[in-house]
Amino acid sequence: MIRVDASSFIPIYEQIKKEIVRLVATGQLKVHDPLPSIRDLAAEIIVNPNTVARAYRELEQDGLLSTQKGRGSFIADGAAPEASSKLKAYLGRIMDEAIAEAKTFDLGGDAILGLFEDRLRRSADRRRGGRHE
Amino acid sequence: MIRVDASSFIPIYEQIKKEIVRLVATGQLKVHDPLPSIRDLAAEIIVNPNTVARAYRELEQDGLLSTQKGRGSFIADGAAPEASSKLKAYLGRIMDEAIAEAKTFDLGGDAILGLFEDRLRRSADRRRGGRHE
Amino acid sequence: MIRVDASSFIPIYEQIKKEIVRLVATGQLKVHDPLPSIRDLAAEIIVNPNTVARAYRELEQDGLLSTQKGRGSFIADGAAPEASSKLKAYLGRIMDEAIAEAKTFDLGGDAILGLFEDRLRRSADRRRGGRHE
Amino acid sequence: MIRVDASSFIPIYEQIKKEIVRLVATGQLKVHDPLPSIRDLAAEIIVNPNTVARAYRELEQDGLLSTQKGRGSFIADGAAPEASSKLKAYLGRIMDEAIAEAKTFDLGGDAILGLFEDRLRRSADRRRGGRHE
DNA sequence: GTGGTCTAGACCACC
DNA sequence: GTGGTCTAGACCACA
Repeated sequence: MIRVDASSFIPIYEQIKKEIVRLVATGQLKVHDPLPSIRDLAAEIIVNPNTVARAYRELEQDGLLSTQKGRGSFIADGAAPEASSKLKAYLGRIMDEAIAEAKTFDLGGDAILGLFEDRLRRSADRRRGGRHE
Repeated sequence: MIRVDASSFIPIYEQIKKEIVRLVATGQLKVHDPLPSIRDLAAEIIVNPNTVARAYRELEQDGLLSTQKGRGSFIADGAAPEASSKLKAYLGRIMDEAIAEAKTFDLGGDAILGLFEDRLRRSADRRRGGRHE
Repeated sequence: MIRVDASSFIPIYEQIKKEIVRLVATGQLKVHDPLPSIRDLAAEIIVNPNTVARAYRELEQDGLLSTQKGRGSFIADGAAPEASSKLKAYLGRIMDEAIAEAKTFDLGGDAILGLFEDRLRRSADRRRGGRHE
Repeated sequence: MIRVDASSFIPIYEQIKKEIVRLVATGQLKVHDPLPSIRDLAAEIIVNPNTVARAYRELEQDGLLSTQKGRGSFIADGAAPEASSKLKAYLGRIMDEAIAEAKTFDLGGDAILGLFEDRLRRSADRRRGGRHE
């Protein structure tokens, strides 16, 4: 459920944080649900436990999860709306980024929208097993 | 013309590279045009000359510019199509990212497109001095 | 195993690259073998770590080694044939240089070959503790 | 008559020096012959006059040429044997370099000689307009 | 401990 | 003035 891209410039602990926020926001993790243990998650995504630990620690500081010694980590009370707003903000931000980037191309609004529609259609095609570009 | 964000996770030298690719792709820099000297650009964007030098060096390895010792760096022959395709690939990538992110919300294609249109309109509004969100 | 000459016109990072290519081509470094850490090699050959880092980075761009943050650098898959051909090209180039130089003496092919054989014999003699020229 | 390789790591003024030594050693330039003026040579090999000036200056320090203000530079008395021995030493050095390089390949003497013969034959073929490898 | 980025500043070759 | 190399040393992400 959690995916991470080692070649990205974004630190892995940041990617892990975002993934967990996403799972909470989309209801795949609910309040009081246990998170995978640091060691398990580290093994699953082939990453050092320290890296997972840092992600968990920072999420706890954000109030999104609570860690109980010896028992593990759990989604905190009230995490869902918090995560939801975070994720929405994140989505808005990267859409704005795509838009800003497109504008530096000297593309007009229609052209940008057309390009986006095109990528959207392609991604739907890929899902249905359509050919890659 | 070249802007970098020191707080970004993306290394500054990568940002510089991308900016130059953008300027070439959009025709603001043409074949044989001189680039700002390493020292000048470094001073302008308040960055160490070595950082700019690294960006220039890697762009030269990519064949986008050619540098002559003691004279400066210049946009290489055939840089424009190369830059154009690089920038298109880059733009496609971040649009795909936005789309992938949007899909985690279980939104249909139309809803995603609507959201994007919304952001696009907002960004146009902001430009015209409309209210910030 | 890696030697560099600080007084040479060839940049140190290029010398390091060539040495590693040589070690791979001669089988002294095999696929997936770890390279010395940047700091260790820098200390060994008495050079700044940044200089070694540059050599490693460029070799990685050439696909000859792969580095994993926090773990170190390793000989990449398929590095051996690549290194071999690189080294052969390099050797051919310096032999051609020697030949071109010899030809400026208006020597015939046989004379040039004789001269080369002579130096070759001398170098073997030196190895066996023979007199220096 | 003088050729220079801008992409070489060897400084251009060193290459110019070597070329002149070669011309003297091979008798293409004789004692008291005038050298091309700094500006002419610079224009011919497309190089900055300062670079040529430095080569001439260092050759003068070596006693190979003498410069007379307003008249130009001339091959100095006794330059020929000096140049000859320099060039021979140089040839020996690069042959030794080729040999040393070949030995790091773990090649035996016969193999090295074979390789050299091969390159020699190729170079003769090229001269006669034979096909390139 | 590892590598990666960045800074500050030196010296050199070349224009 | 230009770019190129190298050093010294800082801070960060990651194992």
